[in-house]
Amino acid sequence: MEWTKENEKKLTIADVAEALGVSKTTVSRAISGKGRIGEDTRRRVLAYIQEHHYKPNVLAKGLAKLKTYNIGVLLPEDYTVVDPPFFHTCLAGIGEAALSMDYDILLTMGQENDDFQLKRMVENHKVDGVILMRTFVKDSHIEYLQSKGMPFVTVGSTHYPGVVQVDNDHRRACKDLVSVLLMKDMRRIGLVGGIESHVVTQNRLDGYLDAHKEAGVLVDKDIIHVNVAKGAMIERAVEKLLGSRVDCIACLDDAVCIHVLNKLRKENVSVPRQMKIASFYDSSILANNLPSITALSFDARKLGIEACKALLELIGGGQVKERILMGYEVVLKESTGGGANML
Amino acid sequence: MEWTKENEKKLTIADVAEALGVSKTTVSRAISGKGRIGEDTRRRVLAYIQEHHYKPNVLAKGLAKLKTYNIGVLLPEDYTVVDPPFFHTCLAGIGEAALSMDYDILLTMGQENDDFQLKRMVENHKVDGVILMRTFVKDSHIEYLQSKGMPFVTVGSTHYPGVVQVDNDHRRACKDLVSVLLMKDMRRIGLVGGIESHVVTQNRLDGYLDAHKEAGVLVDKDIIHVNVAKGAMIERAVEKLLGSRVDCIACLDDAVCIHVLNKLRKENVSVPRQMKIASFYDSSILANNLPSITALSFDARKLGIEACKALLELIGGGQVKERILMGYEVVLKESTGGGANML
DNA sequence: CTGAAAGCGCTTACAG
DNA sequence: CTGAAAGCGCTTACAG
Repeated sequence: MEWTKENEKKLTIADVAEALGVSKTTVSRAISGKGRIGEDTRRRVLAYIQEHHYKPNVLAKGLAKLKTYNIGVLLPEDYTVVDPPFFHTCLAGIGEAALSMDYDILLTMGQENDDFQLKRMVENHKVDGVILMRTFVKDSHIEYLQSKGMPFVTVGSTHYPGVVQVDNDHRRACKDLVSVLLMKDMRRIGLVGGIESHVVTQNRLDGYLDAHKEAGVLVDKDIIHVNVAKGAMIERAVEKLLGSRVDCIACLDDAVCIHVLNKLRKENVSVPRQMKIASFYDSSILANNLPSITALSFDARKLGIEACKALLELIGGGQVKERILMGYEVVLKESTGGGANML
Repeated sequence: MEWTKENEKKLTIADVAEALGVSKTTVSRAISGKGRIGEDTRRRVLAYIQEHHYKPNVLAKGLAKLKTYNIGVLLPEDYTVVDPPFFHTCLAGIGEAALSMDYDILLTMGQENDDFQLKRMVENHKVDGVILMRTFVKDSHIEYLQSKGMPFVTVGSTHYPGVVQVDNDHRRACKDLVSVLLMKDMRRIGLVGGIESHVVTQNRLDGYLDAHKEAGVLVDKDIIHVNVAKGAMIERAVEKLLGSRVDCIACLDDAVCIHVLNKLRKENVSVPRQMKIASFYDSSILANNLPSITALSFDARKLGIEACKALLELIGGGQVKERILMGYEVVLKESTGGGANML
């Protein structure tokens, strides 16, 4: 066992070269597969490396190639309103895609308009590119990265020109969902949750409006309650909605939805008999709810994979589509009065 | 504006040295603050650096010092059973502590007994130390890191000797909570959730047993349902518990608790009238539940901060306490029949 | 096909 | 107090 430990002592390319009686150049070429090299020398080197568990120092490689082999991911720090499983799953997707190119994820948390961490990561030369996990209507992160010329892609849409963005089509998804609700003769569909400065909130609102327009149903602005994040605010919004006789409450995400359901329970309002409920984002949390909740379903992992792939392409100097839009599903359940078989 | 961009072009220490007519050595010293250097030269260098936005290349520094200034964090990939906000908040704490030492977080996901990602990160020399976000009874990650001599700390307890670990005192916390329940004359307290291979589950079970022992109440093993993760399994467990006439159901975490509450609603079992409920972990999700849920409360961010501090100390060659145990709160609410004022 | 050498951007004995 | 030089572990023109 001791000799094993001995071998573990960080081998360098020089050690390998010396042991094999070749130059470092040759070893380097054997590993990278670049540059002309004799087939059998290559094999010998590779065999030695395998056997002795040599692993190149990525830092050194990075310094030589002026790369870090890290991609920075900026995660929202305030997870209260959002769905943490979404970010988690999306991250897993990013990690999976990064792995395939031998990249790692450098994680950083930041708030809206707080560039500190992002700047630090970029200016310290710790990443080759960045993924922004959330987009804002006015987005200082995007502005900063563009000014730096640092490759980046956003998970979520943005109106900033020239930004590579990967997103689910929230607007169409919400439109589809709301259209179904309207077809089911719900005329007054209240809206609760979301944060105005998030692009995704805007898109959802647009989808909601689209559906109404198409159905020729007028929208009552008074039953739209955006920027209600905390539990107490949500409860108040629900109270108001109860007062304004809506048929249905659509929640901007599941966290909000849980609060809404609780409030209705407190008020002894039965779902779906007295009030229909829908959520614009479907997390695992509501999966087993009683009644089951009509919602939109997205593939967060795939989103992460696509975002990372696009970024790696960008880093490699390749071309990518500016906007990648992913699919969604409208999942009808008990909370809107129809079974899953309604679709 | 153009000249700004000009200046943005990566300055190196050589550029700075030349511009100031000093040596790179001097510049380096001025920055690091190490080595003798004239007070005014130092100032001059620092001023120039400020003005021209020079930022050292951390990679190069790392190569020279054989450090990466990254700490690896291994996050569980399967977030279904656990509380994602916990990990998120804990990560935020780690990030905060890392920042203070100019370290970054390299994030990696992995499953139980899957060392692939961990190994890759370590063997590629991408991190100076590692934080394991979850511990297993038999933990291949710990074994691997120990064999490598790589500094690491675990968030969560372990019985492996010599492992620096930061944890909430789950055993005592659960004991305290269960003791209170027993005092409130609940004699049969069912248990649902958790995964046996997780150390934390063992600790919680131990706490449960401790409380019973102290109170002189015999434990009925048949009302302990561990390893029930999916919704359907939880529902079945609840059915069994209803059949075996328990007074209270204690859930190993909030995700489980949500499912349990749903199931009880389906069965028209009223909480707390017909059944008391408690959770061993208090997330924001249940905060506004009706009825409010008796639970344990931990400070995940602080846990992350302590873990990271310990790791940085370790990396720096310092000494740290092998086991750091953090506090907790028992929060009594409606679900166990008493108000918050019961404590 | 292979190697000597310069270079990536830092740090740090060693000498002055 | 300051600097020239070697070194961290790689890559890559440039020669052969």
